[in-house]
Amino acid sequence: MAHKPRTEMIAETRAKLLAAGRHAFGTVGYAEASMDDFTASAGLTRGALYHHFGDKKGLLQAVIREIDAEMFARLKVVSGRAGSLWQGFIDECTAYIEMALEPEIQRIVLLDGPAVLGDPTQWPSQNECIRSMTESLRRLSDEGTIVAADPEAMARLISGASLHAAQWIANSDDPGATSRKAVKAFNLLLEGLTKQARH
Amino acid sequence: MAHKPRTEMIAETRAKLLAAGRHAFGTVGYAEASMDDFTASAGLTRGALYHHFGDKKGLLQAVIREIDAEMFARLKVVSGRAGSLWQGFIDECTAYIEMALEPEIQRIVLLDGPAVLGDPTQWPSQNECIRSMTESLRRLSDEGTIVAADPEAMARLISGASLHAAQWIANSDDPGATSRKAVKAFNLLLEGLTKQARH
DNA sequence: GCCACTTATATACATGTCGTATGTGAATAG
DNA sequence: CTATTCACATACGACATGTATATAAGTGGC
Repeated sequence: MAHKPRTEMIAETRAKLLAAGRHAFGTVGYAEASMDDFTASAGLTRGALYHHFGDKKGLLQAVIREIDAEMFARLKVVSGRAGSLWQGFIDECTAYIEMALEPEIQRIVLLDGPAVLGDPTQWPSQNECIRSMTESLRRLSDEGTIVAADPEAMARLISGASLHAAQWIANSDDPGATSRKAVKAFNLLLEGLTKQARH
Repeated sequence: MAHKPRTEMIAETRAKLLAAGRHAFGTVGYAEASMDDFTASAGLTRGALYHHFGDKKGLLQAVIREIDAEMFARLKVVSGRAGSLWQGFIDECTAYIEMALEPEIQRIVLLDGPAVLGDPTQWPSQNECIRSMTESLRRLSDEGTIVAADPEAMARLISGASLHAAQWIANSDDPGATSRKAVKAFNLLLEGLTKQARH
């Protein structure tokens, strides 16, 4: 039996397109990525792409969904292995910054995604990450560790700060030093939310 | 003398192109804005555009510079008329959020700008706003109102939080309610930085 | 006041991209 | 075994960008 089952071949094609698109988007950016070029690099043509994803935006959407799922999984691992809720939250935020430093994530999810697909706060996937953060904040507030506030609002502010910090770090001349400064300031900002630090 | 001086005509052409580009970018977005279309709407052709701005990116850059200058001026007005440094800072942050709610600013400066021109923290103009915020924070730290931290780092975190909040508000179902929640959480976050709130 | 020269703007063209409409061959169902 | 579906490729049209070239008007020197 030389041939794999049909469905498997199809899934493979889809995966190859996804991978090729992801690579192209991540390196040259969405606008500069030629569909002819990167489908060819996967041994296919645009025909397959249009069949599976509808159009270029559709592929971007699928790529982002994939990356986002990975990010979410990584965040869950990080927050899950911490001793306390608070520590888990801090770790999660730090992990968030670190991920935003990765060029592929930065280019696809943080730069091109919003420009092509619109406001990320509306993406179902991005909302996974936010929801995870929101949940953490809600529990921290419940257990009395931090001051009470709308957890979702606070989660969005914090994630915004993280993302911005990451971009700043990634593009600075001395990422190491910048990273230390950013993390320190970030901790100070979060500390301000703990009841322990407040009178 | 039916003809204005030459330099004036040229400046007028430049201004017309800038305005046409700004309008097109602000409404349909950078990628969808056809140079043929919006130069024609200004009674010109792409020839003039290429002469004055080099290419499409060049025009975007010029448009952003213009908008950024306006934003900076508005921020200075706001922070200048406040009673205290701290109040001025709060007002400035609020104004920042409000500006980020404007569709033109959001589309051009927050979405397309970063995607086309790269990380905004590297733009000379954007750095104007950040520098203004940094300066405020440094003085607040000096006068003992807030805890000591690297002012630039803190400014970037806060501006990141503001921008994110603005996007969240602008795209929410009920901007009014969302705005209230966001501002409340934002104030709480900033309050955490004051020495007064801390023990 | 004329002439050479610069320059602001328009036009023409070459290249490349996207999306669609259509073709084709293989797998599957009946 | 045949007919149909479906995954994918090919062909084509519309359009966008950038460049190379044309033109017309203004400017400065003599």
